[in-house]
Amino acid sequence: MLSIRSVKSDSFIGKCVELRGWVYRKVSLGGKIFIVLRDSSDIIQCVVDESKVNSRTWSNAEKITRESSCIVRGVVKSDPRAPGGYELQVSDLEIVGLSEWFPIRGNEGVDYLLDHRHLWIRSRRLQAIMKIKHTVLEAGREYFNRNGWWEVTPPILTSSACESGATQFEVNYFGQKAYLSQSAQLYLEALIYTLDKVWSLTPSFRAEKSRTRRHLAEYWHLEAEAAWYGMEDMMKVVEELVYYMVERVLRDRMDELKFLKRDTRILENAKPPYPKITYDEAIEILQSKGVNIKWGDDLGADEERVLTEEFETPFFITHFPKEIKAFYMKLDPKNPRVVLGFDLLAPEGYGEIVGGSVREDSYDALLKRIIEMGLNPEEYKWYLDLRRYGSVPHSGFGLGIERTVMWIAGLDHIRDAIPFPRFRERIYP
RNA sequence: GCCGCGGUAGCUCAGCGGGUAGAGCGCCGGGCUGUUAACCCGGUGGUCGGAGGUUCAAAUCCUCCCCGCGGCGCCA
Repeated sequence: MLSIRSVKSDSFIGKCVELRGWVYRKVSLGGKIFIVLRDSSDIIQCVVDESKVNSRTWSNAEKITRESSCIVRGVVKSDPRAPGGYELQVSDLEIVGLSEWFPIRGNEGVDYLLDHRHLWIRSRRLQAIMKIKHTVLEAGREYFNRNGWWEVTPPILTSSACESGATQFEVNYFGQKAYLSQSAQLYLEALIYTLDKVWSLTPSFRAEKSRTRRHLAEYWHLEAEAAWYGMEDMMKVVEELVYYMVERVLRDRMDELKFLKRDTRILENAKPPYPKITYDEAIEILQSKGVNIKWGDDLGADEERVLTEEFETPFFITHFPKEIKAFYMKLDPKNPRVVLGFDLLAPEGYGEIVGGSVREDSYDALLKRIIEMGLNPEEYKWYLDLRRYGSVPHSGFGLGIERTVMWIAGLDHIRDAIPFPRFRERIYP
């Protein structure tokens, strides 16, 4: 079976081909009907001329509606009047699935489109974004697999609150309370004791009714954890991984980036090494810009935006005050007020796409931190065990796939980085 | 959870100093041999988010509720 993209080439001019797809647009005028056919690869205009086809094909062309599926045969022609320069002179048109009136015509609002998401994903825009996401995922897998990391499959159903703060979705697990995972990290930490360097790609869930354009209740989380890795080692992995994704999208998805009108120069310039600033330096920059912030405050969305204006590539912020970060992050031996943690922020106001840290590997220090943060040590028994049986220095990070896609594709809302977004109360379709 | 904005035809919206509901697109019928969001003629279209209240009279004013959008917080 030929794809539309493959026949839009000079080598196909004059050849008779069969194409299968869906009606993207239809215009009829007198003795000619123009049908723009769509498949996963591209679109092509098909011209049905009443004087050149049999009556069955003509009546099918009259009858066919937008989004109907069909099989069309004809000769490929080059014609400057056709969008894209090529068109199909139809000799035969067969309707496979006649579409009812398609509810999306082109000027609908956000809410309506989200209610019709199962149909809206056919749009060329979402198609292009999904292809970019495919390439981001492919690049992520390839990066790890080529560099000696093992892919593992941590559980999604978990028994306890793993991280402090964020809310979890509760599920009924055979009468026991269970939760949907919001991070595979703790399980990945267990797995490094057998596989050294591990990574996983899983859905993560956050039961927060976030009202922002960069939060989802269900998102894809690319996480990695490695024994013996310190802060610098892991930051190097992060910047290599992110650039590997960017590079691969630039190589394989240029058409889609252009369709989305993405400024690709920003991506081309996003080469590592990425700048690193400490939290202290971030505070100084913000204060010099007149932002009202003091040491110890968390960096909010507004602060992140100001900082991202300072950089043209992704950049790291490191060494945050321990009070604003998770209990498992290792305190900096040189300054125990801060943790050996890092965030990677995308430029152009996109903000955090990666969060990572060196993990606390001392049993006593970890227990102390758990108690300090007001958590129940009972719930972290197995996690603490990891520090009792051959503890090892180690680090890890988590990358938000949709946030990364959002930045690479230049989207203004994270909901378009996932085909069926789950955010706020939306669960349909 | 907090702040702001919105909900009127299938869709996008106007109407909101109260007086029997409007446009464009769509849809239906007709026309057109090169359309690119086609165009031209005719037709079709409503529980004005819900409940209560004020009034002779409410889409319009008041109260409560529901839903959505944007921003903050939470974070990937």
